[in-house]
Amino acid sequence: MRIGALAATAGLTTRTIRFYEHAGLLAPPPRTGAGYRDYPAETATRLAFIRDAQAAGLTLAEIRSILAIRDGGHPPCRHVTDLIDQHLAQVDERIAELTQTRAALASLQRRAAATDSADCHDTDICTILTG
Amino acid sequence: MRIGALAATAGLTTRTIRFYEHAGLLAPPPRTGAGYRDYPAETATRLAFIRDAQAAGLTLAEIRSILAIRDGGHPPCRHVTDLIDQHLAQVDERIAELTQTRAALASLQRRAAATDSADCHDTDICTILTG
DNA sequence: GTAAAGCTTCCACCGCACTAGAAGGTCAAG
DNA sequence: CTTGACCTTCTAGTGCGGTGGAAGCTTTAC
Repeated sequence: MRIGALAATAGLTTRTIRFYEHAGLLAPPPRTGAGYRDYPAETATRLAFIRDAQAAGLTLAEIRSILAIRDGGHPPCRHVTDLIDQHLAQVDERIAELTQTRAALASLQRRAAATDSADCHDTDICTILTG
Repeated sequence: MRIGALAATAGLTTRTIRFYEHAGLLAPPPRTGAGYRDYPAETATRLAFIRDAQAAGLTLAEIRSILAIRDGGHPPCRHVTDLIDQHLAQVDERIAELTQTRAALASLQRRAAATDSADCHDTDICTILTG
């Protein structure tokens, strides 16, 4: 299976697949006589796994670490569980931050509604955002 | 006021202030005989405005656009209001995305708790994340 | 035989907000 | 007079997940 066919199967571009190889997510495959990459069918499974893991919010570096454990012949379940816990905590933190930003923006929105543009002087650039 | 004093006043590094100039947020100030940047006191206000606007989640490009309007002699209130509305919508969208990711991660966490590592075979790399 | 599609490599760039390093000029204090 | 803090410019790198172009092979279809 050449790179174009694999890309079509996985719903990726050939560029992305080469990038994954470069990033250490895919082992360099054997080559045809002409130097074309010649993938085994299992590579599609691997790409599907990468997609699923990305959908869960894992980074490529984390996915690479999971694949490395599996490639080393061990089940990566424990590591995956840790990563999930860790990401869940990060997502919660990020949501809390954004909720704060949201509140600040809503407050600015109210202030904007109450602002007369005649009160906006040069000195503070824009009274809505200042102070 | 030279760049070091301005940086100390604003709580920034000299590098960041030069970067702001390069990014079009600050006009190139006059220079001393030795070629040092020599800022008027109002620049501190401008930097404080940039800080406040950043705290509201605006990007430097957006802040630059606000400053450009003010520098053009107009009150930027209307533009600022639009940007706030726009960002509020973006933040809401982002929170919704993260809430979805959070739910997905929580679901994976439950699945992980129910997974026996003996069931994790090579073929699907990690059953927790697959499917 | 020829044209199009597909493959190869390499280097460079996207956004975002800085940060780091190199190599040098200037100024005040001791 | 020298040390050290402060200033200048320039280039380049950070993290993240790719995307883009150029220049040149190979394969496939007609």
